[in-house]
Amino acid sequence: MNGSDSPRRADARRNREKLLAVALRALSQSDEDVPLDAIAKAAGVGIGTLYRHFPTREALVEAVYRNEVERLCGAVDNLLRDLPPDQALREWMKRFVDYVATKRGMSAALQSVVQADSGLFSETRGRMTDALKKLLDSGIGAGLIRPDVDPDDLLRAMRGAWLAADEQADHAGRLLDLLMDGLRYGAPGKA
Amino acid sequence: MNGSDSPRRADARRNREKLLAVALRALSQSDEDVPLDAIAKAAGVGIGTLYRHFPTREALVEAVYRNEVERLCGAVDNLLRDLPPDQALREWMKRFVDYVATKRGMSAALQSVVQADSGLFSETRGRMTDALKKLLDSGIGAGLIRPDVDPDDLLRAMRGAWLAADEQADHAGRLLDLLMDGLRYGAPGKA
DNA sequence: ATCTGAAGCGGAGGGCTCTCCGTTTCCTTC
DNA sequence: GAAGGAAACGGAGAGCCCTCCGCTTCAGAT
Repeated sequence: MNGSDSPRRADARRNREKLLAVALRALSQSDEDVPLDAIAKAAGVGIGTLYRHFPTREALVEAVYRNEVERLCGAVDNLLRDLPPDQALREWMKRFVDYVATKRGMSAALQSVVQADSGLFSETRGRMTDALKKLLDSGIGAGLIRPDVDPDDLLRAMRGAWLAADEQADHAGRLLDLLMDGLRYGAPGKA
Repeated sequence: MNGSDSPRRADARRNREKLLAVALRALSQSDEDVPLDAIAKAAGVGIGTLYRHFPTREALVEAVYRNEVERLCGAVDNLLRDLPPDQALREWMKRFVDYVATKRGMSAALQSVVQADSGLFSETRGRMTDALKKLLDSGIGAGLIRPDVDPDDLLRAMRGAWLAADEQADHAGRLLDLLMDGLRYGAPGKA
């Protein structure tokens, strides 16, 4: 959103990233409220530093969330470079499910953020569908993916896989395989 | 809602009422967050007592709010007993504006409550329109008020008077007088 | 009147949040 | 490679929230 992702000084940037990494783990693991000084200590910085980077608890949670979305969407280009489009898509969806599993742990923390900034979700969903669209288009161009898939629909389907992942971990993988089969060029029309 | 308005023991009820009265003043006056122990101290009770009656800050704010609505609406019968219906209506509307002025001071505090219990407003609005309806019907029966007034419309109009009261105190009074004139039997139709 | 146990009270204490400012670290400039 | 100033750091400390439990008070029973 703003340039706050990259503070000027190197130590500041390092600290910021360390805090985000630690906060992601802390917020994902426990459903109770994690004390902010615990996060600061785990990141090896003073509490004052945490508060300078993230003035409120919500700011921290939101930053963690945005950061994860960004990493996920930013991985698209690398995946497309290293893998055939269909495998890239498959891998990306897998990462999504993994990611979203951690988001589940954060859901309590996210609650409060949504109230503070209700635009957050629609915004990140835009980023997600953009990423999906890029993957799909690439697959379509290569003749590997059928051309009539709506990124939004696919995102919804992936949310289904996420729900399945909650019940048993390997269900999600199988669901994604199923999804991939349906997406491939030559599969019967979806309507 | 529940019987929590009237605890069994006399001391408990006394404390509860004292807390509500003090909290109303405290929350109305300052827009910053009032420490709960300050309220407890001002009410002459321990902080533990406050927390027993109102387990959270929101519970306290909500109780204050409900209590005021209740007092306002509960005054209707007395007003109708002591005054002619049109004057009762006028007086009641005046009290509404006074009351709502204090509510304005509480608005910051109410913010958080609305999130926790979004049914609160529609519920109290129902109480308000009921009260208004009673006053109107009484006036209509006495031939003092025109029969085609919708309580809901009137409530909205009163909210207008409230806004006016914000800018200058006596504006509200004049607006209410105007409103009363319009409501009287024999005034031209509103459409 | 007295007794009794249940209801209610108070406030110390522990944990968390957030601010504030003296100290440290970085980057730029020369 | 040294100096200077800005940026960032750390953590003590003050304030607030809320829990917990020993003590007090009330109200019905005798």
